[in-house]
Amino acid sequence: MEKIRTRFAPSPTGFLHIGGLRTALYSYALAKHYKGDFLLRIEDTDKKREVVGSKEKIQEALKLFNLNWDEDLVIQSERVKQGLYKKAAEKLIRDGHAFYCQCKAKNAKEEGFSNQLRDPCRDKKLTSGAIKLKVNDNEIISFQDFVVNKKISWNTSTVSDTTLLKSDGFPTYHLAVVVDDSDMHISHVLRGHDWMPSTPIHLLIYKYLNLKVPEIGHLTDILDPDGGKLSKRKGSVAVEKMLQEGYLADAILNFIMLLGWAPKDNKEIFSLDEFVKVFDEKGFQRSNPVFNREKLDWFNGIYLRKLENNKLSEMVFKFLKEKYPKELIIKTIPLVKERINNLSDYWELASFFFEENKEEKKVDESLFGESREKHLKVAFKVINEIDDWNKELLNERLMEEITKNEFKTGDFFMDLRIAITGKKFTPPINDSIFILGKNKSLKRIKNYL
RNA sequence: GGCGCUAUCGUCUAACGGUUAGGACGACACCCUUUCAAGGUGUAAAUUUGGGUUCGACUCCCAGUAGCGUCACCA
Repeated sequence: MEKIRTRFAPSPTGFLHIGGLRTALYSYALAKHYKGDFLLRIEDTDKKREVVGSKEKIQEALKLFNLNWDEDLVIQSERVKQGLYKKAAEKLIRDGHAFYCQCKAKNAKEEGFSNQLRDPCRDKKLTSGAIKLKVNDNEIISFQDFVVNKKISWNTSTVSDTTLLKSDGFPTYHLAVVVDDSDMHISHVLRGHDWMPSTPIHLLIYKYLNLKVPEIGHLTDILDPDGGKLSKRKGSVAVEKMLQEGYLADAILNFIMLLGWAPKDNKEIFSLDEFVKVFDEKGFQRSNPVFNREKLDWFNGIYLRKLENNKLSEMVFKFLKEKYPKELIIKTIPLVKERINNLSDYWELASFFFEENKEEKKVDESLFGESREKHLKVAFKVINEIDDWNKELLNERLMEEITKNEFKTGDFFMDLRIAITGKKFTPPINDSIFILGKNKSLKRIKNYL
């Protein structure tokens, strides 16, 4: 079998989108599963839309997810300089499959051309201008989509004379994608579903340029929970932003693996390597999946808990902009690890360890129970009497007093919890007191006596 | 509107034409438990509608309906 070669071909118009990451992942997995090559190409033929720096951002993101590409990055604008696209377009003209057009792009709509499939310039025999594809009527053109797993056909009478080379000399996507995929020996083209309607144009170009048509597959679109294509407006779809929100790269990757592809055995947890191993083109889903944040959160919790404490501490430290003592983060991580689904959850749960003036500040007193006076007095006394500061002794002494005074265990600890942390939902309170230290703990309790 | 694609629990999905239609997230309940989690057990929850084909249809065919995409000298 011929070597599998896939590519990811983003436009540098901004951050890497979650859908783009998924396309890259599947392209990577398809190539690597069959020991093939995964390439990266930047499609920067529209200078107006290009965002400075996004080329680099996209590469950084890909590397972060370990989707490393083979060979050198291909940049279309550099290939423009070599005249590759112009040459192809001129060949099409020579062979009678394309024509020059001088309609003003801006005026096309006003002049009523825009809804016409056949361009008025096609028979004018112009010798300069933009170059458009000359599409014949009533031919059937088709291909086998390897994602949808179905033969898809069009009658060329529904395909319009499409611009291939703009008057500025740059190719449109349609020409560039065919020329480049052919030059790069791409065997499998995996792209978004939105490209389906322009596939007949590409097929025609392949045919007229006498090039081998690669396998083509169109991925589903990821939908927003409200319906419609996932967009920036509705929730975060920028990979970079999700990372900033505290999602782990491994979790994001695992989540999108299963958004449009599934193994027969329903296994859900995959590392990238494991995924590459089991991935195949048979498992593609045909209908559009909805982006489900709850499931992402679940994955994130799973991966967070898999992390070693040191590693997780380091991540939390960085996530909190290195503003808080790392030592304390390392100590408290074991207490909160199984209570967080996101790096951002850490602060919510553990901030009471770091607050400097908490000993003076009072919380909402209604949080306390009726016996708070008695509870806190006993707690203060016990903690105060412990000279050899250790966790086991602390717990032992507290329990002794609870039994002796016939307190309700839960109520006692709840009052203590609120005095120490100011919150009802916290990490285990004895461990917290132990980490906080005798002095601070006593001060916080005293504050409510 | 034209063209194209799609349709299984709320969501992600599994099911050689023969299963009590399975799993996961979420929800709920119970267990564990000094709170909240984590973990464990369990419950509710689906084949878009109508026609065919077949002994038998989630699965194949046709139509309706719905959703999505696309109709640029943007990708």
